[in-house]
Amino acid sequence: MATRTRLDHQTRQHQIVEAARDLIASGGVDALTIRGIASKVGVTEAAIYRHVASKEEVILLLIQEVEESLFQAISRATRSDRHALERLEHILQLHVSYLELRQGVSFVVIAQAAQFDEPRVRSAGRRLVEKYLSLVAEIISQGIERDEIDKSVLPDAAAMIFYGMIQSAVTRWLFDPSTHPLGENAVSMWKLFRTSLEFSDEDENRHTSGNDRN
Amino acid sequence: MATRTRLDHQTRQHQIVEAARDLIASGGVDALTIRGIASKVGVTEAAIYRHVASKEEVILLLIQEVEESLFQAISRATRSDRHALERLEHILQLHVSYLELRQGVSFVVIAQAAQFDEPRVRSAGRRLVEKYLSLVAEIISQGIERDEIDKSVLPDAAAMIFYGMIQSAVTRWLFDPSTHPLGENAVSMWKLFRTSLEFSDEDENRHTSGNDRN
DNA sequence: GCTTAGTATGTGAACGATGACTAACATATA
DNA sequence: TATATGTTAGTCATCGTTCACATACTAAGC
Repeated sequence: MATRTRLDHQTRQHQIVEAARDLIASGGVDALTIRGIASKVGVTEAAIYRHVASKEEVILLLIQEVEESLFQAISRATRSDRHALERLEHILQLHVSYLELRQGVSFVVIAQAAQFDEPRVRSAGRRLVEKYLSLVAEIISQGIERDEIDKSVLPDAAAMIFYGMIQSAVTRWLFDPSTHPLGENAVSMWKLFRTSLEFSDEDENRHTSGNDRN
Repeated sequence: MATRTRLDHQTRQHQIVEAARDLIASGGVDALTIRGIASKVGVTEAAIYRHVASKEEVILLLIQEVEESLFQAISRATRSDRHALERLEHILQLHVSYLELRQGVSFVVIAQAAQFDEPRVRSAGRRLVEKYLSLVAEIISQGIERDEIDKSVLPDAAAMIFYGMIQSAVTRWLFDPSTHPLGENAVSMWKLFRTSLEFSDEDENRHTSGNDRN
């Protein structure tokens, strides 16, 4: 045979996860099969098992990859010391772009992990969600400390609404992408939701004279 | 053989859908098999096909049943002519109770339908979501007309946030029901979100006089 | 009322397809 | 030479689905 390409363990694992992502993106979780992965990687099924112990490990690696790439994608929005509301809006934009680029795979993966039997898959999915919520809640907490967000806001509840906005936008978008563009729906929801984070009365000089609450 | 029970076509279909619901509730969508349904109904697999053409039809019937029972469950909250915000809060409570009772099956079914190939399953799921959003948006529109909700609120965006709150609450709850009780998380989100629906300059004499709840 | 025929419901035993996974063997690379 | 990577050719389980056959129920004719 011509060039029997032999590749690195690490490279192959990366290819496997990428193939898994593509399969889910185009055909849903049911399309995620070892056979499909092998076909996409351009190798035999048995070869897949040289680099991965089981299908469960593929899913775990995929969740891990989703986690890394998602937080990488939104990291630009978190490390700035801008206004908390601007940071949240920026996160939303970056998250939306990420989802569009990856065709909503992260949503599908999380929804699937939530109903899995394997405890490791479940806890990996749970950790991903909790980490995301913590990130958003932390920004909100900082915003409250800096008097950029109303004190009456519960950071955890606000973070869940934030995450829920993305979920509902993705759900509609998965059903009918042309009618329900992800970005536009997300933006219109954000414009509404941010009013419940802002101060109800004063708007201008927020640091100095914030004596009156609500 | 003892009593070879012969049952009505309609009765059997109902049993099949109920069995499908139980299977998904306890084991996720992967647990939904004709074999499992036959076992739960107490009949052979071949007998299932006397009352259902295919597995796809089971899923379609299940979506239909979810739609009917969900709207039945929240119907009490919609037909009253109370304050729009009270109606929304009531819908949320009833929806949460419904999800707890049915162990989140509707969420799982919708998430699954969104990534199905079969166009009939996809459109059935899409119709369910759109119908729900329309219902909520309609209540918000009425609230705006009656000066119960701020005019600047976009009904469609608000409805999506409303639905997203439920989605994020269910996601967390599916991962860890004891740590993230569905009702409590939903209520704390609602308390926050309703502030963005209320009037910003609140000094109007509303007929419900503020926050009597429950 | 009784028989009889037709139909609706149910069973047992398969079918082919496909799933995850493995063993025996081959060969490239260090 | 040793090890890591790959292939061929399977195993075994389970999936959705179907077929030939059995039996309960229903309605019509006598």
